[in-house]
Amino acid sequence: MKERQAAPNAFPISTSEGVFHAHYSSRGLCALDFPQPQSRRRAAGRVPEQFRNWHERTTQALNNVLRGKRPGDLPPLDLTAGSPFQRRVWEQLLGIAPGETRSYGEIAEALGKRGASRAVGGACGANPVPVLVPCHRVLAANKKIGGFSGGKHWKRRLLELEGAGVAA
DNA sequence: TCCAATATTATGC
DNA sequence: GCATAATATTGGA
Repeated sequence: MKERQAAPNAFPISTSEGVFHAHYSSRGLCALDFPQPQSRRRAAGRVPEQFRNWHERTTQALNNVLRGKRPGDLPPLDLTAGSPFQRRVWEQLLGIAPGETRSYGEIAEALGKRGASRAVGGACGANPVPVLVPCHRVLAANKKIGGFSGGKHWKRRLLELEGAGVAA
């Protein structure tokens, strides 16, 4: 994937951190975008009946996470776009509690791929649903930020909200 | 099929 | 601390 294009079905979610945008497919939530300063998306007037229930759950879960709490009820996630390896990684991420962090190497080892720390980083970067799939709770071995698709300041901000220890 | 790029990590200087 | 090699996965030539 090279660039993220604005999909026609991007629905806004207002939070204390800004306005996120959720994308839905017929199977569920397929992508979530961070607030964009010059967002030029044309927000649909209202959420179609088909996605309304999911959108409500997404909104609630997102706000919960931003308050440092468990997401609670999650909408179905459409992660069919990812490779098997990536989906395994994301599944591991879902098991990380708020305020806790793990290293890329630990994720790799949990999957039985000892030296795949780098590949895990790649999988995290390919994660279409940040925050809900807590890719931000994965740090480097020395507890440093590492990188983040939506900008590492977001990663730091999210960890700060959860009270996780991060190295300067 | 091969090559280069990664949100890493361990080792050596 | 900084430079370098090793490692797994992915996407493109």
